[in-house]
Amino acid sequence: MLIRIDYQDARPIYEQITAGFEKLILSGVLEPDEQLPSVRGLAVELSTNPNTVQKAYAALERNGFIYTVKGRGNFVSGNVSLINERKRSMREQIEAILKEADELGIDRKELLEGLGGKGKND
Amino acid sequence: MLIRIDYQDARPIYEQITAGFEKLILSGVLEPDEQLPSVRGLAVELSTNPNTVQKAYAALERNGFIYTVKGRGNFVSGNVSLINERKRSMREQIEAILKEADELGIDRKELLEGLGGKGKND
DNA sequence: TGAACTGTACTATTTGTGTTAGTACAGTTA
DNA sequence: TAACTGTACTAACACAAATAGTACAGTTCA
Repeated sequence: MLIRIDYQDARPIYEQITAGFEKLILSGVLEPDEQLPSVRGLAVELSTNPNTVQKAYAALERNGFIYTVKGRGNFVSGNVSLINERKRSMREQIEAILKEADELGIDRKELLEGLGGKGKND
Repeated sequence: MLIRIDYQDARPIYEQITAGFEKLILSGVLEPDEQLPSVRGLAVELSTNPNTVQKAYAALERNGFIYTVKGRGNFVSGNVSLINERKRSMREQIEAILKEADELGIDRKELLEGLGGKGKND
């Protein structure tokens, strides 16, 4: 069970599937050219519909996480820039929060206190 | 025009209204006991429906941002703890992003580089 | 008192998204 | 050929967001 659906999660199923595979691919659990479960197979496994899985896979391909070979299956792409794009996206998210903090008169330093590292300084 | 609706924004209208007033209240633009636009008045102003505004106001009251007096209107509450709750919520959001970074093997320090303050250190 | 405001509470309808279901077609593998 | 793979449709259902309309209750003020 590589992927697990959480029905408490507000996100739609197809989005949980894409997010799940994105994490598995970016963290290296799934290696380049490794095959993903088939659309129909994963649908059975997750007790969901092939169309829902298909929608998730289409998004993964659109964003460069996987490539598709018709008749063979879906495979992890060896796209190295993905991790950098994710890093940039995370910085954007944090920057948006800090911008809101600015507008509310909350000090950035105070907000980030103790979030820096794990046992180094701070 | 205190509030502006962005139809590019994926968030529903009622949520944009609550978010807008929350920011105005937390930043002090709207002061305690100051009156908000009437449900019907704001609906006309935003070219939306009174029910939609009502839904937004109900949420604001539920979360302690405003109080309602039937027949008179809605007013900003003088709840001082709201800003601290917001601060806590922001830290949670950032912490969630950093936790994901950990799982992807991205260094927290590197991610937070240069986001600290405005012209002090970092 | 009565008119004109305020909020509140419904019901009905429309629209869009997510999901399910079913069918059909095309390419690959053994 | 049989059994896999992905892809492309259409139809139907559920749900949330939003709109529309009506009705009722409390406040303000002339």
